[in-house]
Amino acid sequence: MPSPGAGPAHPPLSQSQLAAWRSFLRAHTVITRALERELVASQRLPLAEYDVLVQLDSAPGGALRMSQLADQVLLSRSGLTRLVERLEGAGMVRRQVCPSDARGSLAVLTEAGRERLREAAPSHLNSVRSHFADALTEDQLEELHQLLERLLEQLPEGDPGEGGCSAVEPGPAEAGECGA
Amino acid sequence: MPSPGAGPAHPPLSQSQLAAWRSFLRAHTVITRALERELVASQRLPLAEYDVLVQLDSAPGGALRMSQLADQVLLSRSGLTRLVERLEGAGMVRRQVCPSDARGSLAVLTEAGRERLREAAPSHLNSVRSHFADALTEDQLEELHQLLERLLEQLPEGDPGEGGCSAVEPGPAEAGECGA
DNA sequence: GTGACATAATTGCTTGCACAAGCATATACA
DNA sequence: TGTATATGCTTGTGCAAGCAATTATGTCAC
Repeated sequence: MPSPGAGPAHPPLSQSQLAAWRSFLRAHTVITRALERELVASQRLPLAEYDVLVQLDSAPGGALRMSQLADQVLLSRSGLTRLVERLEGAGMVRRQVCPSDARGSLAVLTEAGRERLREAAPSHLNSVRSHFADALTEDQLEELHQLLERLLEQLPEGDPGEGGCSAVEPGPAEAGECGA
Repeated sequence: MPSPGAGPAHPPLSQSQLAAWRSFLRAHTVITRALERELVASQRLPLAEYDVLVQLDSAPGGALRMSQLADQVLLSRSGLTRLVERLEGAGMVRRQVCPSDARGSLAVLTEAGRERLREAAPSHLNSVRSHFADALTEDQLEELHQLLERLLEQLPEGDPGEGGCSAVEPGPAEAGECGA
């Protein structure tokens, strides 16, 4: 793809484009902040950590390679290393050498980690509902989902190296009793 | 509102709710990263700084009170202080005491800042198009906008004190020649 | 088997943000 | 006028994240 900086054509964005873009940014920031604030306040658990627990919980055996986990939580590898260190220090995760490739590490959810997730999930899910899901009907959510998927599909390229923000997602619908 | 942590009802989120929520997070992260990467690569300008320039450019007189600016760019007050310091060091902004209230500061866009914005805007707008706007039709953008506005409307409360993420938005459609 | 290169994760360093405390000014009220 | 309180911004501090460099392991060619 040509350098995005130098494209010859740059008509201003249309009103719809601009408005949609702005509300997209604002909605994400506002909602995300609220969820973070509420989860930390009620559970002492940052969203990024919650997200890691969820991903591990929904992985087979509660274990995931570091790289794969980093991709799933949209964090850089180094960022994930530190995050998992914290979780390890708190007893929620342990690390073990990958049996099939000694270069790799497995992050494994401990029983304590699973328990922590179970405790925290209801709070977080309530937050997601109250700041996000409850504002829209099922049909509207479906519509939103499809629009967003369309955005994701057309991305010029899957990011290479480091992913990076952080996120937070409840488990895969029916995984542990707390994805629910 | 009752503590979100303790809500008595916590049915799991529905598939639609979950799917929409996940794609929302992922889309934001992926798109935002791409824009940041491209703007820094092509213009040496982080999105947060670009956003401040845009907000100032579209304000009357190119000036804004610090607090108001912080609210607009969704940054904490202290965060904005530091950001404006950086811009000031780079000559893109200057500060002056607010004439009507000596406690306040005005951040004022300099000619150099305006020029910098003019240079950077085409690149950024191209990025917004290629990673966001071009994926959807005008109708779809309109639809997306309305769904997101609905989310924003129903927020339990406008955040009090410190806002905080960062964002990036092109100017108000018809402001300077670079909002366009 | 040995050497060149790829890949996984970690470590050092830098940057940017938020929270809390502090300083200066403004406002209310006696 | 003088004192108490609120407001606007900045500074001190700590933390989390990314990039670049490093270490350890795996893979392939020969």
